[in-house]
Amino acid sequence: MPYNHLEIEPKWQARWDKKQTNEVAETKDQDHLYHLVMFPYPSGQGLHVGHVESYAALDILSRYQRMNGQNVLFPIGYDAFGLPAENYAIKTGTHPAATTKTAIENFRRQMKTIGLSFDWSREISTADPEYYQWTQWLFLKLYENDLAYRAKSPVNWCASCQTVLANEQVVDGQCERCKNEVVQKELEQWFFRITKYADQLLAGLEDLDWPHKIKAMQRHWIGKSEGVEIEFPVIRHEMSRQGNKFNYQEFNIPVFTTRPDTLMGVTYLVLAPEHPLVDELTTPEFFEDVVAYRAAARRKSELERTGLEKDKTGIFIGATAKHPMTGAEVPIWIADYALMNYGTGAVMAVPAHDERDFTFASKYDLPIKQVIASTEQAKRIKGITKAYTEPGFLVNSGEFDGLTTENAKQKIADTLESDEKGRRQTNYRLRDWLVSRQRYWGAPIPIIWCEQCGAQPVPVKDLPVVLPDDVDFKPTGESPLVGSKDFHVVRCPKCKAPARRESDTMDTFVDSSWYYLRYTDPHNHETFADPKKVDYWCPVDLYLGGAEHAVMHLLYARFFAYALKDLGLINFNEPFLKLRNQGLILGPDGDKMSKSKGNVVNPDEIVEQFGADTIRIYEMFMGPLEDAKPWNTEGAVGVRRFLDKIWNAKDKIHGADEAGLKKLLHKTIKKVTADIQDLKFNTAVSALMIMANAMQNAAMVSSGIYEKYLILLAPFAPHLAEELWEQTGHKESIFNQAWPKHDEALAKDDLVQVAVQVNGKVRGTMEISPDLSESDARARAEAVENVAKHLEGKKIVKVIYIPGRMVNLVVK
RNA sequence: GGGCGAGUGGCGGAAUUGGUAUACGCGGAGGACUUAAAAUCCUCUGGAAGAAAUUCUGUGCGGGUUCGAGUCCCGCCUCGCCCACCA
Repeated sequence: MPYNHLEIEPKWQARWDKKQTNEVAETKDQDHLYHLVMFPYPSGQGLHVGHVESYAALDILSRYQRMNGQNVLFPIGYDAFGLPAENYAIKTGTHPAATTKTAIENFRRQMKTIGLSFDWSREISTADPEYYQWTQWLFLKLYENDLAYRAKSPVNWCASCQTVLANEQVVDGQCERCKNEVVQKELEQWFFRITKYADQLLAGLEDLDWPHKIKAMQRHWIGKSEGVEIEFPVIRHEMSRQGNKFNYQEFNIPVFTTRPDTLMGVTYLVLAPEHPLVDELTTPEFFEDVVAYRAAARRKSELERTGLEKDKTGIFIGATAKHPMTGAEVPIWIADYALMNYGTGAVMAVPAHDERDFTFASKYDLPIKQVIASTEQAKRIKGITKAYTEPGFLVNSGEFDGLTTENAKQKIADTLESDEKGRRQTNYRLRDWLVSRQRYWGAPIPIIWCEQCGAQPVPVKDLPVVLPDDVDFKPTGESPLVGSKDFHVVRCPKCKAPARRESDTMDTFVDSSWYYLRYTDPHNHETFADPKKVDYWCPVDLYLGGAEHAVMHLLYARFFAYALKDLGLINFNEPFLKLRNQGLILGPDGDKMSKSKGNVVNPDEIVEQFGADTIRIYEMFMGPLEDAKPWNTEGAVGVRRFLDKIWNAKDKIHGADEAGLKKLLHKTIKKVTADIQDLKFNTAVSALMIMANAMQNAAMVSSGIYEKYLILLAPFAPHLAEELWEQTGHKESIFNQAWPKHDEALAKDDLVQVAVQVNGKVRGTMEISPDLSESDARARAEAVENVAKHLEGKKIVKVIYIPGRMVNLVVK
């Protein structure tokens, strides 16, 4: 008989809710753990089966740890600010606060039907003024300490939507909403000085128990490169843009290179089109062409600049620099393969040893000079057909000839430094974090603009700066907050003159950079979280979420922790000691689930049809937590059969102990315990199924064994376990039970089937004690009928015996 | 182009980290129960040969190390994800 999940699951959910079973406090004399799942964006689509996977996994671990006496903080909340709600408002006029509220209620309902043991008293929403008050407060802390600043920068601009876009809203060079091409625009924006921590963020990765892949991505994103900044003097410099005014003032163009060893191979320089020296350097005969080229570069879409077509274009600007060592004339070009926001915005081109320079030089017929050869003796290769970028030995480099690339890097850097023509320099790809958005549905940046005093922080007592309601969501190129009347009735905090509020809001990644801190003390009105509570729980012991946050959220949150530690607000640098990524759950067709493909599985339907315990266990049983796995509803049917077996086995409870079952129980305890700790939930479920099959096949099951089994099952199937626990006569929740310990002697088999091999090929098996001596094992092995056949006329020259596993007889 | 990861039955996957390959589940075949079906239960289920015992073969492909390789080493192929003009 199947059990009725529609009856028992709501029953237990209501009881857990009523008793607030999972609320935790900072108890002394108890070990504690902080388990964190990446909080969801409460979309109108509701909970995804992918959410269920990571929440169920950490729920199982949390329930297990509580049964082991741990005090476990396992909170949930909502990353509630963001674009989809705002876009929906633009389309329908429904206020984002309303859609978000509905979505959160739906998420909460869904998560409760899954039986997740979150501490619901700590639920937070980043869109709640109670929360974003402290986002704003933290912004001001960064601002006070020069970690938040305002500067002009090129940003993504969608002309159709009239707004800047975050990088993540630019998909294949197009605006994700209207599909118009995105262009670069120079705008003044707010930044966080994450680059200050580039080195520390890089070094800190070393000790983290994170997936290698994520660490590699962060290293690459930070992109540390050590090299030399070299000055190239400009020797031909004739007139300014204004026309006839001659100006012979000498100056240098600094370039950054990681390959100073190739310095003697420089045949031209490239400046980024936006480089400020271009105006000064361009000669009159090239002036018009340069203006045209720069305008074209500026108009270039993101797609053209970074797309797969890496066609290199550029133009000579009429000027020439002097090689810092040889004094040779080096023509100066502009080309948009040089990027203004990396290094100095200028490149020394060495076409013989850099692929980009080679492509460019080939196209524009610029000289290619080889200065690195693969061996010391190698002569100059005639007619180079591609750049040689491997290490080697220097040639055509005067006094540096014969040096290895490694030695030459040092030697040439030394020479440049002693001649004051250059200096060693470290550069990073990492840019400061642009945090301002001309958007409505985010935390307002707590700054007041005064004509006299400039940017003034909003006094702490005036926080939160609440989002106004009287706005028009239609994009105009400015934040919708600009249109609010109430919002701007404000005086300068310093001089009290009428002033204007900053109308930009913060990137939602700011909200999520510190939410784990708020969970430790979510209702605090005095500060973002009581330092004692933060100290008790933090850092997070295990963080589970999708790999798509590898370089955005996870890097930002680390930056926040480093910065807050420096400001004395917290006592640790690294927020997440151990990180794991759950794999994607694909549609039944093996493709990524999407509405347009129609392959989305709704957890509500599975819960309705098979029950919460089934969806929890099925998602764990599908495969390894970190792998991508296709959904198959038939598989959920199998899990439900397994649960029904356990339900039906309660009718077999009798006093007598069954020796075989007892042994299996201890094996199961051992296996399930080890697997939960390793997050190998798929094999833990498999072990539970094996035991369930054995109970089904047994004539009777003792209550002792059945009840121990229920305890093992409880983290996976909390509703069914509670129900059966109650039905077997218990008043207290099964979750008050201690996790069982296995008896090593009992978990071990008295007799095991071992393979007998002859020359490595299995020729038979035998049942022996795993403790049998080698000589006895050998004797038994030789006696196995089929083995004896293979030994006939042969001599045993060697015996390999792995107790409990196999015997291998090596014969000649 | 670069980085990371993965290739095991019809399918999802397991394999104590070098020791009986395919656990567990799905699907399939046959049987029991039933007037019948569903549900449930039992048996079988990598391929080839054989009545059977058994033998050969088999973890993407080709080599190697080893008594023994899905696992380690070398060389390929295919797929997936992420990043991508960073000097």
